[in-house]
Amino acid sequence: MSERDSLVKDSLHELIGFVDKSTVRFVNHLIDKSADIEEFKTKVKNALGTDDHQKVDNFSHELWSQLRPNRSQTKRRLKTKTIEEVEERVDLTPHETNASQKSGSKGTDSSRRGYESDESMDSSEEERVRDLKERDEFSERLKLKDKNKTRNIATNNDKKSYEEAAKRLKLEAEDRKKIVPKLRVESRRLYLEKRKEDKLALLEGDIADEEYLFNDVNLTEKEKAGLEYRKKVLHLAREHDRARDLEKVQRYHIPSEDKDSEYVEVDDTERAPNAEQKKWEEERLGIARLRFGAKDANRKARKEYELVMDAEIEFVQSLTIDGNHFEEEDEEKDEKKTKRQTLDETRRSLPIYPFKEELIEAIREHQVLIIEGETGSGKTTQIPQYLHESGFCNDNKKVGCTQPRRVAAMSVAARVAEEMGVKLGNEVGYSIRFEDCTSERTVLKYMTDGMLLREFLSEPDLSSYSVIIVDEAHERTLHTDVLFGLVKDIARFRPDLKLLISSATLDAQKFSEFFDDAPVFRIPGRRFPVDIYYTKAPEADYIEACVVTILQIHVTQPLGDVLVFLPGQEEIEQTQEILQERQRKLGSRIRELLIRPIYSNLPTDMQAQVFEPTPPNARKVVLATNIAETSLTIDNILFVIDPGYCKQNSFNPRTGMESLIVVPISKASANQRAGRSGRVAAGKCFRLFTAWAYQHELEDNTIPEIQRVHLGNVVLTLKSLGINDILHFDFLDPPPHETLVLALEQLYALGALNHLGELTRLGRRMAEFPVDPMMSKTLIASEKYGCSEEIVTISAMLSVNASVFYRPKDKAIHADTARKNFFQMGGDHLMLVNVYNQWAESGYSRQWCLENFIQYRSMCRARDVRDQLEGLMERVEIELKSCDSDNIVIRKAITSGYFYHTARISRTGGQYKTVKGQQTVLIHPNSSLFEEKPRWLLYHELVLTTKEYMRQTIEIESQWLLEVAPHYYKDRELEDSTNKKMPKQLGKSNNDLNRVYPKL
DNA sequence: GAGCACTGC
Repeated sequence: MSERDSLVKDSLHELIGFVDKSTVRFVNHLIDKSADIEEFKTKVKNALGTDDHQKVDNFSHELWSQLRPNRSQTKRRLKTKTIEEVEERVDLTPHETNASQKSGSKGTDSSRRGYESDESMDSSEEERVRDLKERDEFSERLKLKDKNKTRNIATNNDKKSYEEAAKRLKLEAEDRKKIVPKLRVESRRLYLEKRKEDKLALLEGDIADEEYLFNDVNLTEKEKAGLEYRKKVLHLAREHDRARDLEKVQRYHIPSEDKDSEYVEVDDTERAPNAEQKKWEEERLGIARLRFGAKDANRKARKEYELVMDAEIEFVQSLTIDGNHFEEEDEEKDEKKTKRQTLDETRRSLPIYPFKEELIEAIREHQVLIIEGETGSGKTTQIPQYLHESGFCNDNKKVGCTQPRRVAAMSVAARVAEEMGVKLGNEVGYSIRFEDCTSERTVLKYMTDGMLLREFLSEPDLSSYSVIIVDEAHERTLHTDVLFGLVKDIARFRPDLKLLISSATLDAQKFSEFFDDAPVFRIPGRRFPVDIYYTKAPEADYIEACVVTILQIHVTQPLGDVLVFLPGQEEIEQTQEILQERQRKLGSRIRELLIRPIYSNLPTDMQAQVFEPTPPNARKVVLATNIAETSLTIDNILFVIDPGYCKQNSFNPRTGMESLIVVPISKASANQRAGRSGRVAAGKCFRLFTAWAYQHELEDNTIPEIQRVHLGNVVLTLKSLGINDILHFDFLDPPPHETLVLALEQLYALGALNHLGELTRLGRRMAEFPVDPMMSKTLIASEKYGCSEEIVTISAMLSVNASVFYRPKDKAIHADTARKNFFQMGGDHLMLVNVYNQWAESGYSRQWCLENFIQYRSMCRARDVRDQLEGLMERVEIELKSCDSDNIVIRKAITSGYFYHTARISRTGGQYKTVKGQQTVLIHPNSSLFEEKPRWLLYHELVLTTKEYMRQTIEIESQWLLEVAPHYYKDRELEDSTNKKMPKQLGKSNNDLNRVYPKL
């Protein structure tokens, strides 16, 4: 309950002695609707029928004085803000209207013209003005709600969140208790290691000297024994280091005799802790020795395994090919160094520390600063702290720092809270979807980029922030790209706002140009070197090549885990099979090889296996998708195999079709992958393509997401931020014109924009939902059809994507049967409701999921999304109501959002044609309607895989389209020979005809 | 009768 509600409640209790939810709502309503206090008083008197005038007077005054001033303040503030915005954007205004008219008239649909001419100009104008007024009133109500809400984790307004916070903070405190001694131990350990390393180096020097000096001198037995002993000690110490580096929990073990010889060939110094700097310099000076060692090992192994290795790939090292040129050009590239991961060192030891003063000075001097720093420089954790120390958080202003991923936001915030010695959620907090861990005391706020984007909706000028840091900007997520344009815009009319854009190499110059030539501040990082090997000739079959390379590494290289990047689940399973087969054939001739797949759709417990430590004397091979590129880090990887492909989603605005296809990766991505091999020690990366291909065939950077996806939601968000001229919005890399126009057209057809391209009340409400515009329209339409409960479930289930059903290859038949058991009359959306409801009935049971081949994790996520959507439904003033599974109304509600996505069976049968666009499409074989082949279909999405498929379909009646989107469909379009001609009024007048389906 | 990379709100 909000603060406002409790105030009303208390006052009411005093006045009439009882209180309930609807009375509170009613009084709230009266306050909002009354023009002045007298009106309010009269209304209260009339409504409550109480005679005690004094009491009513007190009651009214108290509420009015407490609630209304706020409101008028909000209003005033809002107004000035709007004026400011208008002034700021005044130069844009002329083409705003032009642009939207242009985009409007660009659509050649005759239906659209029909829609406009349906109403006379006057009434449509009146309608528009009224709608805009309602829209603004709605926004205002939202603002008020937000203001009163201020659900704070550190206060006990909201009991539930308070308890949660208390629990979390307690855990946090316990963690710290645990961590401090751990830190002490760690620092002692580091010291000892350093000391040991020094001693070992001394010993090594001694031995070398001795051998050199007394080479041809006859030593006594004792002297010889002494030398041998020292050699042995050195060897064992090195051995121990290596064993520990490769395997965290592994204890020292005595290498067997035959393995001994193998180790001699490896450059042991590279394994020693704290030797990376030395190693780095060494490599710079000339790595011949190292390369020779590796080659030698190769040759030796070849001899030994001649019979078992039926194929072998020849690799060439990049440095041999590209020489100095390559090295110089890419001096600061990731592949050459890797970050030192342990931040357990004190803050002072971070590479950023020496730059502190300089950095603060630069920030004071310039409004926008690009920070180019490699991962491991400490920028994410340190810069906000420096800003805090330098007084950027005075006057209740915050420093905001965005991250592309939730985990990053959480863990970095926790880390910084610890460093500053405060409780997480107080001075340092984080804000991610489903979890707001901040309070009014929060000054350093870490959040996901999408979260800051949502914050723009309630605070368009970000007035509570003094600094915004956009971290990991080089990743170019959809949200960061949109943020760029927005923060650039507000920076113009808020000179006091500082902007820091932080990026890893390469892109810095581009960012600088975008932000009006903002200066670039460079911070060095620390990384281990990584050797890059390319194939001599292109590989035709990358899966086969992967398998061969894995085995080649396994038999020729020292112990150390291998990470293989594959495009998808299918390739991973295939590789795993082949590898297991080969392994069986080789039997005991090779060491143990543990194969561990990982991809996001893999159940959590199986994912966890990837992180289990490798047993001694074995090697772990991780077969991963792109998930291992940025999202998760696997320790102790020394070798990376990179076939150079990934699966990429791209959206074709002309066909409205998404495709997920295997494409070559970019150079940036290849370097990122290579960097994963050198996180704990110097690593090696084997690229299954040629150096020539790397130089000439790979793009420098991956195409940014914003140019590859459907932008419906982005455009709606921008519109509701008052940016009308979408087509000229300042994008760092503008998305294709067609994508924007398509998004605008769809929003217009959905009723989110009026014919002038202005946001309507409906559009404003739609923008509140973090879903596709078509889905948010469906959510709002569900009110009319009285099935909001079900639609919220459908929306949540669809948002977790296709990852609801788990289908392991070996139990495919069982999984399919389980899935078929959920089928529902009407189509896939109804099946999803069925799945969710059954799960809910099982008490959200994990066991139930296991039995039914459902992914527990996805269901939990759906539940989270569902809870959030429920909250938002209340926010946009829609009551939650169930239709008791009347599947007609559910499908009608979906149709009113997805009337764009319809298809009709074609004469040949089996195939479908989209109603608009006449594209040939097929029902996805996983759909419950695959065998049924109804005449009219609505699909959730169109995907191009091997064929053009409609995924998630429901059966609809063609006349529903006229009912829900009369402006979009003409009668004629909905008739054809397969569909017997219907009387025009049928859809509306004879609803009972639709009820031929049994209820669920 | 196919086969869904990865985030995020």
